[in-house]
Amino acid sequence: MTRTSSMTQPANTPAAPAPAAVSYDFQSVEPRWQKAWDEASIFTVPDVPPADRPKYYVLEMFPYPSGQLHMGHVRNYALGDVIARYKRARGYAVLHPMGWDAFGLPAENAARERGVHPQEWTLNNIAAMRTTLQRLGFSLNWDREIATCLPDYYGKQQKLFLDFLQAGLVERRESWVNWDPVDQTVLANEQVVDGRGWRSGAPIEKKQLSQWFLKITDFAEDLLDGLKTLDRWPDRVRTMQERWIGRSEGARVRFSLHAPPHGLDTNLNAVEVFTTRPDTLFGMSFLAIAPDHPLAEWAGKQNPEAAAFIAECRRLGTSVEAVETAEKRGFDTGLRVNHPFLDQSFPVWIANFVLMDYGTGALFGCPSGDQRDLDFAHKYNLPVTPVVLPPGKDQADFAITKTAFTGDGTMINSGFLDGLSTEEARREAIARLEDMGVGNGIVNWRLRDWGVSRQRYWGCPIPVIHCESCGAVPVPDDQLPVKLPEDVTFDKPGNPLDHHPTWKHVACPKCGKPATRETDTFDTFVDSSWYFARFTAPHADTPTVRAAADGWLAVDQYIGGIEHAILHLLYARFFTRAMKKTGHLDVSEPFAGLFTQGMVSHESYKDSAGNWLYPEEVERKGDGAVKRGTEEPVTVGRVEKMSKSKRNTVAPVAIIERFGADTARWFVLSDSPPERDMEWTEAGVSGAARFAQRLFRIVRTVAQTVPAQESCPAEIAPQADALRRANHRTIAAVTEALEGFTINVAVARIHELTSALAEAEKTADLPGMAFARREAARTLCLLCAPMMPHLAEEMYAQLEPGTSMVVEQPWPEADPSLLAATQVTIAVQIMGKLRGTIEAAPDEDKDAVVARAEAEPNVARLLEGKRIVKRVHVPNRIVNFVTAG
RNA sequence: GCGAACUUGGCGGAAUGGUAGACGCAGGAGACUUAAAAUCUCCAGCCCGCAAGGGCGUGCGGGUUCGAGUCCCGCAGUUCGCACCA
Repeated sequence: MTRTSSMTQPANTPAAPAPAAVSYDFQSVEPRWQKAWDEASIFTVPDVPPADRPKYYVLEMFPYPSGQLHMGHVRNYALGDVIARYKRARGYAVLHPMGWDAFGLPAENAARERGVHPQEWTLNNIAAMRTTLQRLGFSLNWDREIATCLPDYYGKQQKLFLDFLQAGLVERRESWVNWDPVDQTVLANEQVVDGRGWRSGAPIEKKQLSQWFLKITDFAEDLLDGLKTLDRWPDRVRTMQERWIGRSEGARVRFSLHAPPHGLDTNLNAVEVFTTRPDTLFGMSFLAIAPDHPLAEWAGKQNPEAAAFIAECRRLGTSVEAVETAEKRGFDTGLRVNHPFLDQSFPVWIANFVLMDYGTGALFGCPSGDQRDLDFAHKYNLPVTPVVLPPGKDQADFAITKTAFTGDGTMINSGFLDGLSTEEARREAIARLEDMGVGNGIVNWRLRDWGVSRQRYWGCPIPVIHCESCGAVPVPDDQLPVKLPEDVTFDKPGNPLDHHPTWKHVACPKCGKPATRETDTFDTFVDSSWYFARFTAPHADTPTVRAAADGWLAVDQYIGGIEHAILHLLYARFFTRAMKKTGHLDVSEPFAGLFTQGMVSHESYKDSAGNWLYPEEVERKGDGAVKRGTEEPVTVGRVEKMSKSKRNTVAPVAIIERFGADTARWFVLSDSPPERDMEWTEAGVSGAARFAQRLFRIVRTVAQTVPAQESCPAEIAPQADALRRANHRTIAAVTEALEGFTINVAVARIHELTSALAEAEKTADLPGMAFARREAARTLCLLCAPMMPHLAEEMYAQLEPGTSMVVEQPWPEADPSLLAATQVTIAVQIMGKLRGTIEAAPDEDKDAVVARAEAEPNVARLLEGKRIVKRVHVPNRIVNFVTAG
């Protein structure tokens, strides 16, 4: 109770100063303008973009309806809204839709923990979050709202899947899942904690299931090449995707088993290895295979110790991270393989760091040329043969001890490769392998096909029927959508679709015999891989309408968290290609521009018992903090990403009620550059609230006391001229800042013009001042509108009564004649150190400027007795004297 | 472990290779007020100095340049991702 009292009484707060008549009353103003925009259908656009204006599609990543909007959302959508409103003012037809990524695990968790049906839980959450978004006054086209958990959406997704299936982009194959043997259920990687199920605590196992895969690897090359065209994406995201796709050139090498044991399947008589370093084959000291490799499985059947080792590896689960972070370990199978070039055999080890999903699930170990192999060799006393001599080293005293040499050099100890460069050796080794018929040069991709099957209820049903005679049969179009049954229970572990008494039992569409529905549902990443396209015609009977999709796409500006840099963005890029191939749209890339915003963080607090406290339970006292009410001391922890578990969250609803939507928006946009993390602070919000009030007062003073002017008088005072110049410089600076996404700089420039306008109140009677002040006040209304739209409308209505709304005004244009500086300050340096400044006319002649710089008293004093060897002059900026001695 | 990025006053940050610290927050001094809040004015990187001025300074160590927060190399710390969280 202590924590809500201060949050819900605006009268107690600095944001609501006593005399209501003189302050900006956001409580009544904000809903009023929201209604006005809504009634005028300002943010509505047609499915096919209008021909009279250029189109602009702004999209923020749609939220998961967790229940409450959080500050991260506010920041994300405020950022998008700035762009949407700015582009609208620049004359674009702006598509700015909103929807819900509504399938997913949390709804099922809520069902199991609290007995709420996932649908009820989700729809309630959506309703609550929608209300909050609407109170924030975002310029969203709500007619286009979609929720992925409604059949209207996921039914179209089923159609897409069937089209992909028809086009050969879908495959069914075996793959591994995390299996909780106690709960008898499949676990997500995040539900596996230290190798144990999060609920049962039982050690998990890997289990193989037959699953659906989308063949994203068919587009590996195109997805890689396409990155080059994405010049409005952050470089780091492109780099990350490039690495993720992971094109590498190397060789496939067949190692035949030395003395294959009796009874071994002939398929297993040789092990295929992928390597990017065929040049180092002579440095081989072992062959390592993945624990899931067929030969390892065979070894497990022969030898209980091998089986035990494999079982242990499987307890690491399916996450690559867990596998790679685990201590590197191996098991010698006793099998040996022949070296292709040497008359020698090498041991075959099962190693826990070899991934079945990459390459061929086997590698040859060259300890001298790979650090991981070297560590492994040291651990198991395997030989280390140096094969690459680093440039400038002498073979006689070169040895590999603790560090492998991974660079290029000259080949040694390598038979026919000796003396060649690394690059030559690579080519020669491949040529020799090809001649011998035991290998060949290939391009390998790190990217794997996308497994989309999930053994869960709250997702889009996969529209396939399994028939004993006909196999996997697609659900016919006229039976779509395959709807989720609502009458399910969560009292048993596992997938409720599987337990449902009737749902899965259907007749085979082909032969009519009894068959069963696929009970797996899609990965929720599928839902979010095409929603941007659905937004262009959200109510259509087909997944897309070509004129709408082709007209609006690509998304001109996509905005969301950096955490989606790889998976979501790559899947959406893949879907775009697959949808193009199946005729659903005709663009190559979904997102022409991408911006990744940072997180919202906050101090964290703990009481003396070590319990986390919410910010509103804590009161700052000097350097420390105490618990509100009890005065009990509180430990102030580090600033961290807002999270429920640390309780360092601030609820947007509480902030809107206390300070208003504009203040919340202004604050999340003010200080930090949008791509970086920002810290939410009490002081910061109240500062933003103070600014909103101040701006309102200053503009209202102009509206009430300065008579409207037709045009600028011919003769104006220097102060008025200065204000006009500040005004136009601000227009130019804010425009540039918004174009470049440096919204915090735009905010700073608006602060400056506000101060300049306030300052001008003192010289109100000077000639031209009335015009200049009205001009600046109007500019401020227009420039702050993308960030604080309600305040902007309210100020504008006072300043220009009877005219249309700010939201209908064009963006202001800076007058170039008022942008040029009348005088410049030039820094004067000696040997790069600042020693004074001089004033100069813009573009003043070099000789005159340098002469005056040299004569500047402090500069002259320091130059005395020194010989000037060079005079550097950068026009309008700097003079630098380089002295000798 | 692998991949990617980030690091500037007390704090958030600004800065086409050209006067580091714009703008804001917190702080100090003052004005207004019976008082407080609100508002307004001024100060403010650190060190030395009455001042003029000087020294140091953009995570750490090197390099390129007349000149480096900015470019290059190495290191440290922090953050994000790692394919079934969204």
